[in-house]
Amino acid sequence: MFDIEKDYSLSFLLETMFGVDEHQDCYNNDNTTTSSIFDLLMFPSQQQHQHQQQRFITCSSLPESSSILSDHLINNVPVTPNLSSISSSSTELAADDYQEDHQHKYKKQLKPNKKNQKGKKEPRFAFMTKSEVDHLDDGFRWRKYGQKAVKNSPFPRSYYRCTTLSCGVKKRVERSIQDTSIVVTTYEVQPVTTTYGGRVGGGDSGGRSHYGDYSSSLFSTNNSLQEKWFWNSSNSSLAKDDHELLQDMVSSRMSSDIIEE
DNA sequence: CGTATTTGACCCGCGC
DNA sequence: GCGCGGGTCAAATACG
Repeated sequence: MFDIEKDYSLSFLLETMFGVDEHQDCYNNDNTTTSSIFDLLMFPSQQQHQHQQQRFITCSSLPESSSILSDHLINNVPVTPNLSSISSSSTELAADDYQEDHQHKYKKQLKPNKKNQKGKKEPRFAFMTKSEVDHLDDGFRWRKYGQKAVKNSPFPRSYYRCTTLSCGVKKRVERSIQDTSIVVTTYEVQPVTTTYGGRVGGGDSGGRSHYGDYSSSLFSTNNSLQEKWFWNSSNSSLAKDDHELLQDMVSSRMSSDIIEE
């Protein structure tokens, strides 16, 4: 059986995100014979801890060769049938916020050498969390850098970038269409030689120039990680390990960056 | 006043 | 080639 707390913790996510063990499939690392990744999406419903955010599905690290599956999984977010609180009431919300006619016409010249965003598929991880707030506190600091309307969805998708120095992690946050009480958070990891690595420190950041200021505080504090993400967890050691692991990984990424340039 | 968010413009890949 | 959709940029704005 799945042990969601143990096997699909943030530490595991990050482990796979950062490529610690690339051969490990997330959904059978406990030697269960999982026939399909979609089995993941059928976690047994567990007792809800208060009415906290309930994370009930995690999705795995997928190698680049499997990114199509990842995309499929992300875009066709199934809902576990055991959830009693599923409501199909689709409220029509501010999709028309994006249809304002008054246009400020100011020209802006973008960098000609933008990185290709679709040519290269980074590992992605989708989390589904039952939550009323869109942007979940996962213990790290993120800067929102964009928001887009999602086709066939009344809910926008928000784009966040990790503000840690040399942390090449981005995430997208959107609300599930099937169940509007579920937030889908998709993490995306840049390679170590990330194109963002050099600029997070403030080089190419427009009017903002102090990204580096937050970098050190991110991992030093014990935050609400276990409360927010491990909804059924009552011990804190897991979250602590997660932080240590992440710290190691980020620092190893940083040192790699230094070595490479 | 410094920092975070908003939001329209822009870029790019892809399908037709 | 063109339009669409997704992702990103960055000036303007909000916020503490």
